[in-house]
Amino acid sequence: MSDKHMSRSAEMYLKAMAEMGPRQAATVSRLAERLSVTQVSANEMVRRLDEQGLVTHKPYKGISLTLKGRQAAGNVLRRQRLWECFLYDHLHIEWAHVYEFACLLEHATAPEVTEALAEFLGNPTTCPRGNPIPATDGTFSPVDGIPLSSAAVGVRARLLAVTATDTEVLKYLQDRHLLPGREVILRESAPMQGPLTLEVEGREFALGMNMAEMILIQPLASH
Amino acid sequence: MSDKHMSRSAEMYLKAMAEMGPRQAATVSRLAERLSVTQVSANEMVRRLDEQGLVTHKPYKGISLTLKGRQAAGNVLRRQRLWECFLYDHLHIEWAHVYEFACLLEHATAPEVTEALAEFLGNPTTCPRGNPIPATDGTFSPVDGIPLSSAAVGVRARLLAVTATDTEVLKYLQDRHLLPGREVILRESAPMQGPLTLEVEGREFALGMNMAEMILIQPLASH
DNA sequence: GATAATTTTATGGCTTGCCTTATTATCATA
DNA sequence: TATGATAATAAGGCAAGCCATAAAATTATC
Repeated sequence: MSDKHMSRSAEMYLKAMAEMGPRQAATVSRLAERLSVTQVSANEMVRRLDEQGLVTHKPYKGISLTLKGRQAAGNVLRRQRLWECFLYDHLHIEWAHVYEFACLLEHATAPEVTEALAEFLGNPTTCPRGNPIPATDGTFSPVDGIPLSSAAVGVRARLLAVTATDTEVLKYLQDRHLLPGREVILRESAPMQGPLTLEVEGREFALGMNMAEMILIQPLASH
Repeated sequence: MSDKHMSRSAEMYLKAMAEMGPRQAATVSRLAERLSVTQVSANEMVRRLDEQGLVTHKPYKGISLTLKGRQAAGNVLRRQRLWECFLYDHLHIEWAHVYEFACLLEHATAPEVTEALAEFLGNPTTCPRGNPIPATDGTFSPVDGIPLSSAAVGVRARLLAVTATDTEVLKYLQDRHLLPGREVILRESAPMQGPLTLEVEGREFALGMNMAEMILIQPLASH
């Protein structure tokens, strides 16, 4: 109705908000950190998005997507994740790099291309990181899992999705086979937000809490 | 050696120069027209590209790509045309729209993705418009054909390539089945740069000289 | 309730890439 | 060689997005 194009930057801000999900409230500082810009820059952009009716910023309270903003963000996520599927399944790009390359492509994708791509891929419902691919109208339901960081010691679980987006982080997870579909056992949780000790495919290793928050699991019934 | 990234704009300028080919000398005004910017803007960008050692601008003489510029342009063309192949062959995007959509994607394509895409496509050598796909190092040999505009009346020829890039023009050609591989007969050429009369697949129609210059053919031996 | 920490704004500045208007330089041609 | 067309440049401006620095507003904490 109003804006034909949205700038790359604006799309990135919207996407970041959608990716953070309703779990953690969006704030200017959080956005700034995630997008690697200063708080001032983030604030400026949030103001612009607010003026465009894409987000609502209540100073000192938080930022939330409007319906219009949610749809726009869903569309970006759709493009992003469809490209992730293509890059991973058909071009055999390394798992850890898929997000970053898809991120470049997402802003350069015409609607016709998005839909033709979805068709080509067989209308997948999740990306290689396990996250849902929004429908054409931008809607999607969040992954039905809990963060690994909030799981109980001893639990055996299926890894559902990785919400991390940083290539270095993804590489770290990839190296430890912490990929969607794998089975994970939480062996130990150190006190004071300390690292978790995990077992994946017979190997044990430690994982920091921050990363554990970016991993969604579904606990499995103990044998 | 010098520049990691090249801006979208800079890539467009380089590509435009490469696409115009050695046939028509590149000038600021021609670039400006092709890119739909003012001559002043084109001049500014040419100056910047010159400073970066990508082109050589001899005022009042013309602009030419340096070795570095030719490689960069070849790389852009490679990405562009590989995407054209993908969009046409796999996503079944309408021929006339392929260029425009590929043009968006080309600037957002990491080298790893380019090469994986080439592999996926089976390392094609021409794009759907019939133009050569440069090698990894950016080199390519121009199409071995003559412009339809310079063909003799009565000639029967194979359409080799379309160098037009404007979607409207491409749509016009598509509607008349003036596509690579088709057989064309030049029935008549009106005087004073007037329109050509062509026959394609049994249908006759007129084609302006400007468009005829953007079509490369290979004359066939008369029966 | 005072103080510290966090958030938000206000200023001013930078770069890219575009614009308009106006002037100067060169070329081509009568 | 003068002249009109074409090409190049100069000058000043604009918008998007980023930056740093600094002041104000709010929240949280003691």
